[in-house]
Amino acid sequence: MLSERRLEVLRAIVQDYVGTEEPVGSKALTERHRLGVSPATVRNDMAVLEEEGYIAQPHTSAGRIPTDKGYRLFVDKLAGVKPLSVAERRAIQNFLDGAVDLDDVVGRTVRLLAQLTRQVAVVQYPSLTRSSVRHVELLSLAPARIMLVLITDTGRVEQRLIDCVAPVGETVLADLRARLNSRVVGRRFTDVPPLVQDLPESFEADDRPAVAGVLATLLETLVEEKEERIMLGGAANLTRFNHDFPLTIRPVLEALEEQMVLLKLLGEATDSTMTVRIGHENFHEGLNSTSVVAVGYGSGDEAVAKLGVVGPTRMDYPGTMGAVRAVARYVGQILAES
Amino acid sequence: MLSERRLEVLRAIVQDYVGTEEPVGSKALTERHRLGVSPATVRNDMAVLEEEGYIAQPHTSAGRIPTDKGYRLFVDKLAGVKPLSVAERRAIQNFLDGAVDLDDVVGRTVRLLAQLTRQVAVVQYPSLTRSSVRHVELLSLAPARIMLVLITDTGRVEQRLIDCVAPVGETVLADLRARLNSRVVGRRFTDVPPLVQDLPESFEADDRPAVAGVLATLLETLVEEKEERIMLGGAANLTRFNHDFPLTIRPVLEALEEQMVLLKLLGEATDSTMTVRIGHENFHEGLNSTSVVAVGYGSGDEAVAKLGVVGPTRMDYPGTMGAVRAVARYVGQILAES
DNA sequence: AGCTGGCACTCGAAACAGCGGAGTGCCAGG
DNA sequence: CCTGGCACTCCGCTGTTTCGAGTGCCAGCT
Repeated sequence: MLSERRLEVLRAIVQDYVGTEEPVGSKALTERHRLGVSPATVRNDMAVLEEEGYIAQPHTSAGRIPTDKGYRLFVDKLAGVKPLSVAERRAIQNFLDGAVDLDDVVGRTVRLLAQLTRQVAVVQYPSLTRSSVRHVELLSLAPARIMLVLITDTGRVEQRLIDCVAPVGETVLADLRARLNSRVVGRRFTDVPPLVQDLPESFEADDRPAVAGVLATLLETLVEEKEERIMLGGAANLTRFNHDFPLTIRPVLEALEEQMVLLKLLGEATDSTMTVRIGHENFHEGLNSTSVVAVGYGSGDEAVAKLGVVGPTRMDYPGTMGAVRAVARYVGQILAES
Repeated sequence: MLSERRLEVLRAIVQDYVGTEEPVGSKALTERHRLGVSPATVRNDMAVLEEEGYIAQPHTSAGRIPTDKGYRLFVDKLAGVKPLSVAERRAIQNFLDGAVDLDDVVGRTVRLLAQLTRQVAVVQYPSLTRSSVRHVELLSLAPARIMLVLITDTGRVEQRLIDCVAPVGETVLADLRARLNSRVVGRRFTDVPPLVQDLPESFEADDRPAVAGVLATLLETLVEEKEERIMLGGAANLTRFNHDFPLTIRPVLEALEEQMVLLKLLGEATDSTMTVRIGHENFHEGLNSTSVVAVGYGSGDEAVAKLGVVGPTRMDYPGTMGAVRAVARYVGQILAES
């Protein structure tokens, strides 16, 4: 276990490095922080911290920079979550309150988060799989063509076209619509399949193929993984670090274009605890010098989706975590209201 | 007017510069192109071209690079549109054919275009204002809450929530739905307003406020400008030019994040002619060293939206134009089918 | 035992000089 | 009007030097 003062030194190093973006030496440290000891002492502490793998020097006779392990310790033990100012909170609320539909909510959120943290923001659309059905509508567009519209409790709307082999009567459709809704409204998506399984049986033989088609499409829509859409914003913020990033920015941009990578990035946890993944803790090469701060958000207790930011490992963790958490909370509120 | 050979020299300069990304000198030109004259002659031609403002040298005793004006001449007079190979066309069709809904079509298109041109691709969602109504649906979510669903002929679906002051009966809703559809289905958005103006009058006085509310929301949805959404892809391609782009990439990324800028970028023309805007021809600073190649696409004769790419002024214009045009055509076909 | 001042050492960054070569403009001759 | 020749320019590369921040270590002090 490291002594109190050595932890203090590590904290100071992280803070200074995040601020100046330059390796920090023993002398500068004592000048900018009231450590109460001399540079020589700090040097000894630094030697220990380096031996333990918390900091490193880019080359001999340069200052130290934190390693991933160092940031990890900093985040876990040394840093709190910096709460936002009242003004900032108010600004968030005002900004999000103007949203008109789900797309707009997500769009505003991503811009807000990017602006607040000055980093790349990532917001996942409320996932279908964890939400429930508000309404199912069936429209007859043409005699043998039906449109299925699914409305979720998070305000999301999905629609699918269904082509039937034979025309379907208006009355049959109305019947199906009524029965379907009485069974599935308010239900979790995952609970729906068994509830509708026997529906075709209660229809005339002639209509069963059409009914089965509608059900198949509905179930397909419910499980559809591809619908885990994601919105991205603030990519321009990547260039803020370009003085040492010209090589790194490329793979990051590439990674960010892959939906799959983004989804994994936000993590799998379904609760609302914040996850911070630092540097090499990210599975994906090219994101090895970036950190991800993500948290779940949702209209109720349970998270229905995640949002977060991607930035250099050298980021202001307390501030970023504070912003991410605050935004997640407000988005949750907005969703609950709508 | 420039002589035939001088134009030929300009063409050679553009081609070489696009290929090598380095200023091109007289000697290299004569070696790589069969101009039939000596370097000295080419030098004279170059001097003239420079005087006329078509090319410039970054500094004395360096080769020449084309100016915006030079590219303009090249595009207008010297370059054709390079058609894609059969294999490429087939690949496009295969890739786009798998799309399941409008989001997917646009998503695939943007990825395709980015990959094909190795540049940043921009695709505008089919605009509401130029399309027509396929169907209007009214759902009663709660006694005093109605959802309006608008389906367009381009497959786009818009939904809006309407809160009424008093409950609205099912029969009234059905009545309104039927009348509304009989009047507006198949109509251009711009033609709709006068057609529904007198609808409230045919309802009981009690129901008129609700009917008016629905109509107001519908008309609002029809003209809503903000719905001119845009999808972006291939931002990572920006870094391909970073050897001289570290400063330029920043403002470009910033510009690309602004919906408004993107919309203007694609231009206002409603027909299907291709527009190429080169360097300073772009109104927006920060895009001064980029070119935009855009073209309209649509399900019928008329363009309902635009798509294009953004790249450095030093781009392969014939190839890019070919790809953009081909993709636009196929997307139009896909939309017409669905 | 732990802290401190002193000192020699290391090594990257910046400044500087010299060189080579690609490219130019110009001119005189075909 | 084209061409070969020639003197000139200036960028980019490389090697050298200098400068300074920072380090590790040690001896002495509390």
